[in-house]
Amino acid sequence: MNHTVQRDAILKELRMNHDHPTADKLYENLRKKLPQISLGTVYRNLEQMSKMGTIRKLALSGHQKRFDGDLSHHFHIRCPKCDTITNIKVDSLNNIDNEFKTVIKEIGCDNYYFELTNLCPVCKEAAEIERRAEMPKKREVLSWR
Amino acid sequence: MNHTVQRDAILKELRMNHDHPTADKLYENLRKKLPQISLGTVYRNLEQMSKMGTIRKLALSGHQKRFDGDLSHHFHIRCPKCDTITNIKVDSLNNIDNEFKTVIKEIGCDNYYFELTNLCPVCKEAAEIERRAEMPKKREVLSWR
DNA sequence: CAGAAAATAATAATCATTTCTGATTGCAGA
DNA sequence: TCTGCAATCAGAAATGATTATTATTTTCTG
Repeated sequence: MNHTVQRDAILKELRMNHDHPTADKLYENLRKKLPQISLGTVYRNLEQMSKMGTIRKLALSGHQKRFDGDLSHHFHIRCPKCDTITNIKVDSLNNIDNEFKTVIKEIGCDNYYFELTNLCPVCKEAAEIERRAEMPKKREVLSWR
Repeated sequence: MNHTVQRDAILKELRMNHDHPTADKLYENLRKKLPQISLGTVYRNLEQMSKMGTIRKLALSGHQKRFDGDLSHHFHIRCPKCDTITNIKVDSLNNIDNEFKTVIKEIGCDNYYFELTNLCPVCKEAAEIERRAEMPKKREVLSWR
């Protein structure tokens, strides 16, 4: 695996902030520094690095793959609406994680994977606003009757 | 939600066997009975029914979505190579499942999902054959020296 | 049975990702 | 430092899954 400017930039960008970007979000950001970088290069290197274990590929449910430069032990929570992924560290999840390790050893299974989902604050707020916006119609009908 | 021939057929097909088909696999099978059914109809109805809770949608990013007509309590094991999904019933997974329920209540989180992954017999066999096919080359070099 | 609403088939469009191609770059050895 | 070749690149095209559009047909309700 040769050393390249592009790969360095991708890894650096990924490690900079812990927002689990998609390939094209990463591409968008990288173009500010390397305007000629191509999306294919971003995809190829992300794939390569996750195969090497340099980064993590998160194949969570949702439409786009996401990548994580943080290899430390932590868990993820995903917003089912906008697919934003945030880190969480909860002790009880560690317990569950360990139980999974025991179970897969018991039943002779390669691996396991789990995810938590929860509306993120932004989507929760948006849902609330939409809910309120629907109220007047109903009131109108009621008062007219 | 009106009653239609197509939706009935999709649901029936989905409940017939527990192989968690993709939309296009389902489409392929359905065309034997309803040759004029369209793929869009299959997708639309699967989406609709999973929204209603009539069926379950199993989604991981980067893969094809899969659908499950069996709403009974069971867990899934996925082949990381071909994405085949099989049901499993293991007691220790029930424990883990219950712990998840406790945790999400504790941290005020909507939902969770987990699955195990393991090479299916077909892919395991294929990997074994490939491994063997690579052997002769090495042997040749060794015997020539 | 009529008229409105919902659903359909067929097709086009979109979105994420992969593949292809010819040019460029990184690196091991002279 | 130069040379050659494999690795990598940019840019574009291709692919595969899914969603949107549209004109037509079906289902439901009264």
